[in-house]
Amino acid sequence: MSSSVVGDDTRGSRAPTLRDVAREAGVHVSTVSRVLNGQAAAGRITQDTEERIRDVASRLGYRHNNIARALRTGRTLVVGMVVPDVGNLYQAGITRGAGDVLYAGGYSLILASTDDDPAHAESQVAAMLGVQADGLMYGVAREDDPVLAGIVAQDVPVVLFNRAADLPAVSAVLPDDLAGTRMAVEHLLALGHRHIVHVGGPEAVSSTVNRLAAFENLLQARGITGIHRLARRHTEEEGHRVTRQLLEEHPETTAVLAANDRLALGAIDAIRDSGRSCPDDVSVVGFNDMPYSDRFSPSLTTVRISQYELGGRVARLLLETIADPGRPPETHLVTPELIVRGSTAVPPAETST
Amino acid sequence: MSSSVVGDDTRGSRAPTLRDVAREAGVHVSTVSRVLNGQAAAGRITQDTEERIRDVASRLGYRHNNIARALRTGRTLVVGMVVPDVGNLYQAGITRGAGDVLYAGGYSLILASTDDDPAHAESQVAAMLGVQADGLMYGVAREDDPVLAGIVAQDVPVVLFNRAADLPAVSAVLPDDLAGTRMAVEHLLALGHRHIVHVGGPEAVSSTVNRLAAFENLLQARGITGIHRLARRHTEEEGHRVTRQLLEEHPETTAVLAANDRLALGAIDAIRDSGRSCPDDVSVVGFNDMPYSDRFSPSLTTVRISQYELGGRVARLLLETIADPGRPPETHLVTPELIVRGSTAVPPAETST
DNA sequence: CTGTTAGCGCATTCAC
DNA sequence: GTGAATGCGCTAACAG
Repeated sequence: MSSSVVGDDTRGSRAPTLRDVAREAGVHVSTVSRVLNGQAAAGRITQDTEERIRDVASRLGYRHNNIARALRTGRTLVVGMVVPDVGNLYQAGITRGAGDVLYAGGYSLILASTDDDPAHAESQVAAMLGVQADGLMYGVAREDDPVLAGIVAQDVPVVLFNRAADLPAVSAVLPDDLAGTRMAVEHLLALGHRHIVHVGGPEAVSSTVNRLAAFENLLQARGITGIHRLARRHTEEEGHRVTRQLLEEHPETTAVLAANDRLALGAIDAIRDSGRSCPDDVSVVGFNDMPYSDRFSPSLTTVRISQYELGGRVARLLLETIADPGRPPETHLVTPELIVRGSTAVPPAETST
Repeated sequence: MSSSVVGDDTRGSRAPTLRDVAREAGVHVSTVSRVLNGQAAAGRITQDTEERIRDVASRLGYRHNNIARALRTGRTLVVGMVVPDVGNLYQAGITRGAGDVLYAGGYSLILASTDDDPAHAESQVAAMLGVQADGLMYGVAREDDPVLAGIVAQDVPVVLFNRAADLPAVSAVLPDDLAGTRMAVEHLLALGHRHIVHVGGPEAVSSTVNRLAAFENLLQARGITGIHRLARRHTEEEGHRVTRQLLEEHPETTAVLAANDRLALGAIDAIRDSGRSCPDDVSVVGFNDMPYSDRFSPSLTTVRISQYELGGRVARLLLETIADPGRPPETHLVTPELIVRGSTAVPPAETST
């Protein structure tokens, strides 16, 4: 026991450690450790010493040093989330849903944005693994994804979201692309559209592939040939560029099905730029129902994916995987819902049949 | 699990440590450490051994264990960012700017969202301090903020952004509220508006206080009394609620100055709901120029704060503070810019003078 | 130039 | 019920 009169309360000098608490309480470090880890409940510690220790600990303002603990236990209680773009509102909703579940479970969330660039992804993931994250939520998977393969090879728990990969061994929470695309296509067909084009997302991304395939199959079943083009990124600019090309090549187009809302926004711009109007001349359907979809002009008809729920499911699945790494991988499909708004309408009366 | 008969090359069994590399290369652990930390450059290591070590390291797939390193060095290379709402696009831009600077500096970013609730802030900050973050970017400051005071008391490097606090000892990067408000008010005055109301943000937040004071002073200088009401949160719903009240109490209103874009969006809704039109009957000016401000209907006239730049400056300032904790605090003001769009127009001809 | 030594703060196995 | 001893993986003095 040191000078317990004044010497104690030197705030801000150095964070108190277990040893400080032990010395002050007149017990051994390990006893303090046991108490502060709730092992006192197991009847292993005297009521009296427990109280004394807790008392000293709070008086000294003791806080666990999670670094030391992590080094000892091998767990950091930190998980990483890799997204294509933090500036994307759809992603933000997912982040929120995941964050809430994680914090409730005592975990912290590290976030990285890759700009949808595999090279970025590699360095970001390296950083996350560098801080010894206990697991990763990976939202930038490519069909053939070496970065992801590396994560899996290191036995780091990982759950994919939004996009699947060619790895059967990893869990995923994905939108039901087929169901969503069907809703959108049937909506357009029901309105009377027969000249529908598809603005797809980036190549080698599962949602792009799935939505495109669904689009083509659904139309083919009605004897219609689906026209499409892929964007390089999920941005308004790319939606604009691709739609403009499609409209030039296929001026008979009366509807655009976009692989996501940002592409849809770009499509609407392109339609305007071509001197046409949405939805009077050309209808547009998006995907995701990102926030503010209802406030654009025109408001966006889109396939809603519940972002908050999706994020929550990703986080829960990851937590389960961390708790039991041996559990078989699961793939969850999130059921979409069609939200009809102002960007779709019946096609104009045909001038040339 | 396979049997570890062969010993060495059981891939995926356990991450290789410095010791593994040292043994394999036939040198001592500390030598490996020196090489892998770039101290070889100081001419302290033989060309030959360096190559051999690097060789073995990469062959074994060695990665730094940052936990162990952090325990030793006392630095984690992780910084935390606390924002009111990850789902806010304005915040997302800031996060992006900060993230880029941080990653370039070898740091990782932990993100937490508090829902603008001080109780949340407390637990989120505790989590960040728990992972021994090297510093914090704090975007949820209140004027009198006990959570922030706690951070400062623990000598954790911190930089405020967006909102200031009553603590002189901490650096901050803030929008120039006075200049921004002046631009907005003068724009409205120039258009001929004389009945202007202000929808402020939450109480006890510096931007709310500053913008309100600027609003009142600027109008007073012209002999006009500024009417205002405060919202409880920076949301569309609150903007709607507050604006509706203001319009009921002051039907002569021809312009609304909102303390941020989301409030402005709500204001526009309220104007519509009251049977009036924006901008024909009532003009609206926002603050921030958040993404998509140009795509709403009407598009938003607003005071732009360069989000990416602000985020970058926050991160740089924090990095500098971490590097030199003794440096005197700085306050940076980010200069705003008025973006005139479709939500402002000349006021309608007065019916009753 | 490289090896030796000594912890960082903690959790945990083993004694008593 | 509690103390002693050990080591997680690494860096940084200090020797040589």
